[in-house]
Amino acid sequence: MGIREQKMARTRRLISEKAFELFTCNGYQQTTIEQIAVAAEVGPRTLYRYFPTKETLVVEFVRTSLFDALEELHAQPVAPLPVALNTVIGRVLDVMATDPARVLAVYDISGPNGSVRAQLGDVLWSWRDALAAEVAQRLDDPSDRVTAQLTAALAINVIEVVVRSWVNSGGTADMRTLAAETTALLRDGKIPVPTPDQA
Amino acid sequence: MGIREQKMARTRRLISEKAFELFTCNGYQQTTIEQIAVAAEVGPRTLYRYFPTKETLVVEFVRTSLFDALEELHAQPVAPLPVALNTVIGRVLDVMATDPARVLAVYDISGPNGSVRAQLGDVLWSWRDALAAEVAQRLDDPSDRVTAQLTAALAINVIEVVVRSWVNSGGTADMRTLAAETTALLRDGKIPVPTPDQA
DNA sequence: GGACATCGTGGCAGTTACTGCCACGATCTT
DNA sequence: AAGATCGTGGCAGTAACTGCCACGATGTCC
Repeated sequence: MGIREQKMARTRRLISEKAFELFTCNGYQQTTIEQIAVAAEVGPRTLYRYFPTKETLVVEFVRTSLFDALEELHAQPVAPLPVALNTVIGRVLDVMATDPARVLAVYDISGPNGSVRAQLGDVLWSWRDALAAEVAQRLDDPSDRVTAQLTAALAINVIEVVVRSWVNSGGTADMRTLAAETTALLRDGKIPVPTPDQA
Repeated sequence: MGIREQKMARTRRLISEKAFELFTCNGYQQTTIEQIAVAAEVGPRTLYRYFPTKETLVVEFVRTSLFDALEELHAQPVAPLPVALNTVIGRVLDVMATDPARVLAVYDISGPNGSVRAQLGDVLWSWRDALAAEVAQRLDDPSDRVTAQLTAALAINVIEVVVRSWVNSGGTADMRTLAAETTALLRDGKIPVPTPDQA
């Protein structure tokens, strides 16, 4: 990696950190792009090249966590689908557990703010699509998009519920344990499924 | 309903219709709030009182479809949970089938545009929370939030997959049939579930 | 039916996120 | 060492959104 890329990586991290500082300290709405630029000692124009929107500053950590874990699944040789799904979920949670404070911060910020919460949802949406594509390849019928979509959706539901429970616990619970409990519910058919009314 | 409320309802619908006309005709990004205001013969300031953000103009149809259907569930007397879920899903799809062109338009617009797609996701998110609250009341253990969340998530997944398939079919398929097929997959355990790797 | 209270309307000025354009200077290549 | 490449950032501009305020239409009370 050349000097150029190193500097850019450093600048990127610096911007991200300063942004989180200001967000958690003064609030998301109250913090302006220019303030972040000043704090990171770059021009606003430069900041926009690293993070195209203000929401990106908050959401990017989650995005990379998800897609990094997915890439590992892609590289991995063939494995039974249910096990592979369990592995991906574990990877995602592990990466997030790397920086628990940031996870909590993301939730604090995105909770009251509509556009950030929405962007967070969009990250999950696009990740679900990517996961569904990965799932389809390992299905008996790779053209069965409905099954692939539902499978991916299920996996992301588990992640969402686990992270949510974890956040509600204030970050004290163990994500792996929560995940195990949650998937067990699904496997044991403890979750009600829509059923037509026919006697 | 007084004259005032009637006028407001009319203005609201007029703004919404003109907005969709311009969006589908000239594109979302290319259409400005002021253009919509001129087309609807109101001041921009007034338009903002009806629709606080530009995205709202696109998303509001989906939001009302979802929450109207949920309200009916709330009013309904006790029914077996699986049947109730099936009913809600049917209601939502019925309401959407009321105006198929608009559903297709919403997808066309939100597809390429990040912020609109995100807002759409946020609507689903908030609806899932509301549905989860409704589900919890009908659970043996109303404090079991994990089960409630997963159940609601499952229902919304079905809706998403069905609408998506329907859109992909160009609006020719029958939503009810698609829904029946999808829920059948879930009931029959045809969807792979994350499973730990233990011999 | 008329006077007063209520409330939607919309114009104006201002903030802020974001973009295209362009010149400068630092890094990389040969 | 000289030239090509590329990140940086200033400047001007657009458009989404907001607070404030006055006007006029609707609702209410006598």
